[in-house]
Amino acid sequence: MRIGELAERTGVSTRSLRYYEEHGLLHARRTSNGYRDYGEDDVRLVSEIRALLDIGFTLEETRPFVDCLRRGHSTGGSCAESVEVYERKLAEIDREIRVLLARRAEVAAQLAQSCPGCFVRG
Amino acid sequence: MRIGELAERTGVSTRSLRYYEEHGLLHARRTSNGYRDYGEDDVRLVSEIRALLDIGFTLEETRPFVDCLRRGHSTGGSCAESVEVYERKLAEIDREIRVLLARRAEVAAQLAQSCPGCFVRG
DNA sequence: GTAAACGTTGACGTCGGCGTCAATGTCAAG
DNA sequence: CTTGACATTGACGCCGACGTCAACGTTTAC
Repeated sequence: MRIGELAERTGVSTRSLRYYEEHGLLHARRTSNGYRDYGEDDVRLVSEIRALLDIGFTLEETRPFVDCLRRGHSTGGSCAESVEVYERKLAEIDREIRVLLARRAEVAAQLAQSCPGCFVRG
Repeated sequence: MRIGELAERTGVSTRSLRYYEEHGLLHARRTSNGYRDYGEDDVRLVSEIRALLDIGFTLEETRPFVDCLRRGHSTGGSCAESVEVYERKLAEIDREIRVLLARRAEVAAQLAQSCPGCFVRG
């Protein structure tokens, strides 16, 4: 299929698809006229990428998952490298949550000080 | 005092000080040679800006606090607009925390699925 | 007098995942 | 033949708080 169809079927813009390819995550055959030619498997690949990006992964971090799928695994996450990324991401999210909680406490404290009448839940 | 001293006393780079001025948060008198000339009050202003930025406020969001201080209030947060910003920020942080918690759960779930043997606290 | 350490404005680089042109080629339908 | 929907590559714009030159003027210390 061509890029337009892949875009429609995955809900991803053609711009994004070219971007993924530019960064080596997607490889497309070319038809005689130079158009990109995708297979059914690519729908899966792109969906995996999108799902991970939506959860907060960077494009680079999706690479192990894509590679994993390409090696024939049923899930992008079933390879050692992917699991490693999962764990790193968990730790990273935890750090961010801690930072946000600390900020929240800080803001709440300052608010309470500036405006004693303002109630803050939490 | 000149910009170097203000920078040293506040721990803020001269670049940042000029940036704050460029965005109307800091106003400096000029000496005859064109150098910026700051007063003692500016140390307070800059400290307030830094403190807020460090908590995650944007530069724009610090404006009400600076204005408040400049109006003579003892604290940047003791004006109605500042309190409003505090509350908006709290709500925003709460949203971000919820997003992160959801992501965390999502990642943990996928990890558990991909790697049944991997324990995830939380 | 001269070097070092300060100051000035102006402007580009950073980071990421694209959106959005621009200029141009390809192909099916009428 | 032409229109219009598709494709191509290339490149700038975005957002924010600066870092980091560049090219130059000022002041201080020796």
